[in-house]
Amino acid sequence: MGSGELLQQVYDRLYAHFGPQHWWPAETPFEVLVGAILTQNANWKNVEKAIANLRDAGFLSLERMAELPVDLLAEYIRPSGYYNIKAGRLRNLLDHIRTVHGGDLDAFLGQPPEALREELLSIRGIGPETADSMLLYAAARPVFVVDAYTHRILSRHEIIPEEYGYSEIQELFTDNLPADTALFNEYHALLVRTGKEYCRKSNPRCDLCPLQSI
DNA sequence: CACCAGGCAAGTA
DNA sequence: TACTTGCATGGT
Repeated sequence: MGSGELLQQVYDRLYAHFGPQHWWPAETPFEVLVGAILTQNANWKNVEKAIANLRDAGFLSLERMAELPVDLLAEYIRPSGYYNIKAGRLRNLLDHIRTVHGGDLDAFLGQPPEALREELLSIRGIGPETADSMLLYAAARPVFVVDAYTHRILSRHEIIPEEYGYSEIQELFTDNLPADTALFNEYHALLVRTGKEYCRKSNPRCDLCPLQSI
């Protein structure tokens, strides 16, 4: 069987098992950008608390957050962990949008995806996964997001070698699936759901996994 | 108590 | 280039 059919079969099983995931869990593109940084190596429930703090204080917008001192920003996002690092990273993103695009979020996100990805990766604190999450879920570009769950699920099921890195995994998807934003959106969300419920690092539930014997 | 969670950058050899 | 370490909260 070719990789294309295999990846399509994985998707079909996950979708049949879980149904649509309605990602990204955010109300605005700006909230997606913030969440993408806050969720770096963090539990999403903790990120939700951090975002709620920002929303309740009225700082969940580019204009308001830009006027917030970095040490105060850090206090609001404390529950997401690494709060000093992440406050600096949010500030780096805000500074970039303001200095390079005059604070115009739509102009920033509306660029061609190749240019936007390059800009994102040039910002201190935004790596491949964070950049691709922003491209897919904030800019609605057909970019596949690879994360720790993607690597773990595919390697445990022996679909990829354990030593595969980010770009190798990403190419597997982009070379074997149609470049469809809605498909990539749902696929990544389903992999995260699968990782949380069945393919956990400790106490996995492989006996109940919808991908068993694929 | 130990371990984990939707990474990334900086330091070391 | 290829490891290793720091960053930190809240849940299991």
